[in-house]
Amino acid sequence: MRISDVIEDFIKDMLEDDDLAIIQRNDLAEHFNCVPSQINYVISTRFTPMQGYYVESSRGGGGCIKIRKVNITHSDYIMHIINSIGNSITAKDLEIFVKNFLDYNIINEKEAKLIKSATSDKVLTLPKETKDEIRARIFKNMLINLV
Amino acid sequence: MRISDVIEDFIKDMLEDDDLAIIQRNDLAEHFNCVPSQINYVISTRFTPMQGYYVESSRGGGGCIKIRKVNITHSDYIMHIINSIGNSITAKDLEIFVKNFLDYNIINEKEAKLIKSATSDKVLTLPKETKDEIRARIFKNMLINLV
DNA sequence: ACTATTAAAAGTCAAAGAAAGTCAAAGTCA
DNA sequence: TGACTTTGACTTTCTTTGACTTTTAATAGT
Repeated sequence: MRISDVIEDFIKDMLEDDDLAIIQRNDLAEHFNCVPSQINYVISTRFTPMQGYYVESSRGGGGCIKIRKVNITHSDYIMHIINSIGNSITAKDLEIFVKNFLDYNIINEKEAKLIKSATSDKVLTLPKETKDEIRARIFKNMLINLV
Repeated sequence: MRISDVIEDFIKDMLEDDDLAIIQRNDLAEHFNCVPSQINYVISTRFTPMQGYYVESSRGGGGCIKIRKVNITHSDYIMHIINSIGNSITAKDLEIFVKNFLDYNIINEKEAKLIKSATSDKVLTLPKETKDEIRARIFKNMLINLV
């Protein structure tokens, strides 16, 4: 398992108990035996606003990083995602969304599978740009029907 | 025996124990003394969705390939339908199929909705022919993954 | 109390590294 | 000879690492 995944899980575990996780970058890095900037990497790839997290930090002595899980209703979250998707999306980005929906229990495994099988790169045999556009259209339309 | 067959068996053995096999492409290739891309060949010829497998992968450090065996209760009926759909289908014909699936309780309302929203004319803004082809691909892939 | 200094954080960014993916040429076999 | 398999060079994606920067709390000196 990647160190980034371990750190991700660690933070998500913290957020199970309380929806505010406060960490100290250097301590956490030391704890996991990695460089401090790895923590930034984890945060910037796994705790983005699009993924439903809100992050604040302060530097200097006693500084720390605060990660919050934003609490909104399922339908608001879905609407938020629909609105934030432009007119084009890659398979990878879509997968991140689906993973989050699963984490948030907004959809179940079967629905996740249906979404992915309707939007996979394998299925949409079109030129790259058209593909990402059609994928966005399909995805949004499926989401609307989940609300 | 061909090396591809050996690798195929190896992976299928793994799937006997657990229905998720996680492999690392380079390790496996080394293990069987072949080039890494041979693994891709095996996967793309022997572990396709039509054959009841679901494959995911990630690149970069710690990357791997995950192969799942889908519980293939694929009702004969669904397989029959999949085979009978050519490489193109209109929205109207698709709806007839979906209605039948509903009548036979092969899918539920929500799944029907998802299928329709992924394949509607509104969403697939493509020239007529391409549209019907892509629709057929999406539809078949969704059906396969309905389990 | 009020600055100035120091040290303790976190942030940035690009290079290096570690996978997997692609595609076409070459080989094999029925 | 035509379909399937093997091979390998090249590409793309993602992660890890580390040197350097910026910010700010803590502290020392007046």
